[in-house]
Amino acid sequence: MLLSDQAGTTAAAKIPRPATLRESVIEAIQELIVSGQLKPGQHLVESELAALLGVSRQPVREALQQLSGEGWVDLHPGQGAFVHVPTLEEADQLLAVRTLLETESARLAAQYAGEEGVRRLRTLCAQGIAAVKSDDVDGAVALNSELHALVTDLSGNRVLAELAAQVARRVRWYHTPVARQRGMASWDEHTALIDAIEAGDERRAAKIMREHTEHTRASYMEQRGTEPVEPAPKPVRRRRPRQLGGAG
Amino acid sequence: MLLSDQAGTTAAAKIPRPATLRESVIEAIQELIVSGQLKPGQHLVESELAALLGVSRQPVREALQQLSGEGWVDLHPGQGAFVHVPTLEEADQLLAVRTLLETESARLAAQYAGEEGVRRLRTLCAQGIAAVKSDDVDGAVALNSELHALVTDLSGNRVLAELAAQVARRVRWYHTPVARQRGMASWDEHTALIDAIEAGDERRAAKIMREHTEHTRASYMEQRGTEPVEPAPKPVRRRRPRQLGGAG
DNA sequence: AGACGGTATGCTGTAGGCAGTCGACGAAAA
DNA sequence: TTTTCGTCGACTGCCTACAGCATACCGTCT
Repeated sequence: MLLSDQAGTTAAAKIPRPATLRESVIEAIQELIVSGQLKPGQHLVESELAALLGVSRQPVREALQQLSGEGWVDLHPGQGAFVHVPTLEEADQLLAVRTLLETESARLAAQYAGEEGVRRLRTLCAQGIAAVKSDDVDGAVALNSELHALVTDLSGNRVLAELAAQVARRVRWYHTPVARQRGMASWDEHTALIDAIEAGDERRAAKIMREHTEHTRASYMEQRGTEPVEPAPKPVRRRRPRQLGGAG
Repeated sequence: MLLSDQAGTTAAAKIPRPATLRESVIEAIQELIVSGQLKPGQHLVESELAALLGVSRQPVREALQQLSGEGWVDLHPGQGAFVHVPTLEEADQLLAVRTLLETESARLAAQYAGEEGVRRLRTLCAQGIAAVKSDDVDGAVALNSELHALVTDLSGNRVLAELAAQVARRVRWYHTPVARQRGMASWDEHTALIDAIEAGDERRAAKIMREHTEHTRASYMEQRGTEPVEPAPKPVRRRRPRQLGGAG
């Protein structure tokens, strides 16, 4: 299938130009990947993406390289860019790293988060619970990410927060398609976490966060473990041999 | 049997590299930064770098963006690239993150490193000690990085290893100019670390690694703390009506 | 003399184009 | 029929060129 054909099915939203084109293209491609319009292993042809987004190849190239640095796509020299294929093993390792980073963040947040920080945490948590109660899955997932991001921010360590954010984005991509459950239990744990942070109990905060992320990890592995193993997604370049005309 | 099958069974060591120009430029600029030829806060003009390296602006642009993603340079939209200015606070946070990542790596390495891994660790350690004894500071620093990288590799968690490597590169940049001391003590700790890994004692390995990286951190903070604070290096674009390069 | 606006400069961001390279397909030979 | 070589096509990587813009300099006004 051609990218332009995919564009026909969905909204071929041209990118607005608030900032540099590169930034916009990065977000657009991330969105295409997360939403599943670009499937793992798929060959990303620069010219097609450029045409799809209504820009030239250069911003697309630069975006792909930045995305490569963050693990979204794999760049094979001379061959091009391919959407990264999340292995089960890699997902497990990534979730382990997330556990590590966020546990430390929680510990630091318990030390350094002030009243204002706790207040913001409570607000997000309340919104998340409301989202779950109204079956707003996407909203709950987004709020979950926001809350975790806020915890890392409150750690006071910006390097740590940045790294955790980077990892969290990938986690979210891997996790979203299988995160359709584990609704309220997760937010109970969030509440307990905030209590610990408010109390300044770093050990408890770290413990709760560790168990919380491990629950997520277990949930993920359980769900993914039952899936059939994908066939070898060997990256091949030429996705479009002939057939310029018909889609079908 | 196909060659590709053979390649699959053995180590799939690709040919060194098709050596894209971008990769070369990245390494060249990193080297220029580490060596101090490009100073923190300096405005990196694409065309000048291109001329200096004998390439066009495009590979330079792409290199700068990748370097931006790794924290080497800051990219101000519409203004250009500036060599990142390492703050004391940021260095501290970065070293804290390194402690976190490498401690976990050591713990995992104690679990999963086999005899072969321990042997390679011992080899590196011996070389490092030899380098220190012969006052080969650069060699010792390089071997130190290699040893830490090997520990993260032996953790078995590639995501963790990759992240740690990324952090370690920046640490090395920050740390190199002030790492002219702390020679043999560091390698004694390395030896103890390897002993713990060989014994499979994850708690001890983690403890040693934590203390080891904290020693490094303390050493760094002590040395940097005495330095005068640099004046505000406000990024300005047009720094140079003439030529790049200062070696004149 | 100091402040403000106009102009000039050079840099960035983007587009378009060309050569090199890799993979695939087809033909020829065993 | 299977294997191997030659050719073709497409895509990537790189270079060059142009437009937009932010900054710096300078003249003028207050």
